[in-house]
Amino acid sequence: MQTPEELTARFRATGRKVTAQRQCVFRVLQGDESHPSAEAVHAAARRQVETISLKTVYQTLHDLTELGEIAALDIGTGMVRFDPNVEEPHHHLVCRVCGKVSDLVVDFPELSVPERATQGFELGAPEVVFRGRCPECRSRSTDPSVGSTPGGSPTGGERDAPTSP
Amino acid sequence: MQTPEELTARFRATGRKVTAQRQCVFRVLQGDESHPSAEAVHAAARRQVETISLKTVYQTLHDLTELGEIAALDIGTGMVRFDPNVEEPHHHLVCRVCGKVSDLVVDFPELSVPERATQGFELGAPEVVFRGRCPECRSRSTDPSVGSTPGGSPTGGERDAPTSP
DNA sequence: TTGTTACCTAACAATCAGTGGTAATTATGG
DNA sequence: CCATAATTACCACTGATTGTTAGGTAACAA
Repeated sequence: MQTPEELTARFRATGRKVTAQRQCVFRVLQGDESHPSAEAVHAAARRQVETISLKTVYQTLHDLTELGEIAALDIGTGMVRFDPNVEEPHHHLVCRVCGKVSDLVVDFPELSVPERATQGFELGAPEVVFRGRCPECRSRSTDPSVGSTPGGSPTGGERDAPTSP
Repeated sequence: MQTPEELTARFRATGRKVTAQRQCVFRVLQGDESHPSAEAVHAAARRQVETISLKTVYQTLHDLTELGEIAALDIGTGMVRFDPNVEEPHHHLVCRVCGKVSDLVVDFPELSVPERATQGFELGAPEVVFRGRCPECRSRSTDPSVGSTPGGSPTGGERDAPTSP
């Protein structure tokens, strides 16, 4: 997405009013690589504008998505995640344990579908998701002080994964 | 997944009882390539066993997923879709308009992440999703002014929930 | 500066997919 | 046979997201 200043201009240019709350959301998203959910954006925004409502955050995220300034990702973490990086084509790594999403900036040029395999679909760009375990969750489950059950279940005990509820 | 008969044996072997309702779900899923939601499975099952409850369908789908006989897909259509095809590795085409999911049996052998790009993630198999418009929705939208704008503006605006009624 | 109008907040209801509980009944399989 | 799992109807609940209302504020064009 563009800078808060550019977004301000773009909002005005598209007939939207620019408010302190919206600019606050702009700033929260700027450079955020955590792929925050709406709730997470709300929490961060509240640190700047304490009274901003969840509704306004949803509204602004919706506007930004409509303008193509951010992308709304629905990749099985149970809620929509927002990605301010729409300039650079990329894919995603998703942690099965904690739901963390990381950008994967590798390009896969070989990802094209032979015409006869498309089944008549009109196709957009491919979205590649690698699911796995992030470094934090890897070390957490390998931590000897955590494994209280010797030879415990291979599922790593209680896996209350943030998969679709 | 295996045949209803094999699933019957497998359920017994794993301490599960085999009921008419469960076998009904087995039959519904057998050869189903529509990636049905739980509700859709329920609707189809009802045609065979009118009193089968949604709860039982969820329970059976959960069991089958646990056994690895079917796969639970969460690919942004608003609900979990179930895929009985777990034998053949494949990817998916998703219609942005109606939510239809089709198997894409193309293999992408070169789809691996360079070690330095994994960011410490422990990665599983890649999941590739191509979003677009299925043949039905392409012909249905008889918008004459729809000029092809390939690679055009990234106004990813069509981010509407394809949720059924 | 002023007036129109979009925007914001609070509070609450609703939706939708899915889970959980209960109690009563059914039926599987050792 | 019979213990026990499974099923059913019913209803409440979560969690993400949207909608509604009403009153107040603030943006921005004239």
